[in-house]
Amino acid sequence: MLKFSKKVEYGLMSIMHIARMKGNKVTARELSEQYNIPPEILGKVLQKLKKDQLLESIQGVNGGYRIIRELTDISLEDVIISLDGPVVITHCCKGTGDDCTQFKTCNIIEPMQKFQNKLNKLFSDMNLNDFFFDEEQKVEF
Amino acid sequence: MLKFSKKVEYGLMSIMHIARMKGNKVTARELSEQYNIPPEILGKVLQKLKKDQLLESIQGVNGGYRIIRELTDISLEDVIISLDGPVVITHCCKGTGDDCTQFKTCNIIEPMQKFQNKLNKLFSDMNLNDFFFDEEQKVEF
DNA sequence: TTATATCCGACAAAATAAGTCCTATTTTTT
DNA sequence: AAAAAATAGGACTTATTTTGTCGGATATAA
Repeated sequence: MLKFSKKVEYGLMSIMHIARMKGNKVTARELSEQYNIPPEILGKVLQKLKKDQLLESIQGVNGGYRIIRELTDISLEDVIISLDGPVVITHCCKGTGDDCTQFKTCNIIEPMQKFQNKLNKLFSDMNLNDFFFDEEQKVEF
Repeated sequence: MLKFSKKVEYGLMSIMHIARMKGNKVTARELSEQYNIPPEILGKVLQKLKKDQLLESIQGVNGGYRIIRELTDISLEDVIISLDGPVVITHCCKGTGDDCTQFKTCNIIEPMQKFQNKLNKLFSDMNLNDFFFDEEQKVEF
């Protein structure tokens, strides 16, 4: 419960690594070996990040991935949505309630939605530069 | 990913309901029927909440559950820990790294732990009165 | 003594996440 | 032109986690 998926972890590790390369290309294979990540999965992770323009890819021999956007311009939410889709913390609140046996009588729909908004804000306010490098932990958020 | 467990949802629904009864007893069966929750599961949820003293139970005929603590005195974290155990958002950061194939070379251990602290603070700062009833959504947290 | 309730462990089923397999496409080098 | 090295991506299997079920034990009021 409330755990990041492996895909998001792999994505963040890759972006961290690629960002440190300052615009130089990195291949999926290098990342896969460096971090012991199954290459097929990593491939798909990188492809999704590319599709959502968090990374740039170059195909063919001497190809690879590199980063073109500023880390301050990418939010944690961007990464999560790209790899896992939108964060939905509840079973009740997906929309119509067709998928929840409690929907009709549920008494926490509103509180859950409000809390979800709080979480979403936390993810969208957190840019990757702060996520990766900020030493100072802000006390309030 | 990042979804509340059914147990936590059931627990919150129950506490919400019981809190509205202002100290009167509520049976597991009533809750189970009202909210269409499998009675065996709900039983265990309520028992855990009792064990962690978020609810009080009265056994035997005419027994049931009631609430004795102020909602402002119970945090969302209390409920989650009681029903699911501590929130651990990563696969990497459980401690020794024995359970993570990336641990040795992982480059996001620190950021993940910091973010986990942020999340923990969000959960522990959120008391159930605010969670259930506060209409005004604070803009920053 | 019976009925109604909490209490609780072991197991089964379902849902989700993670990983594998296989192939296609693109581009540089030889 | 062919081969090699890289990204791209669908279909499927396995593993893990979550959810639910079954069976019974204990406690208390009527």
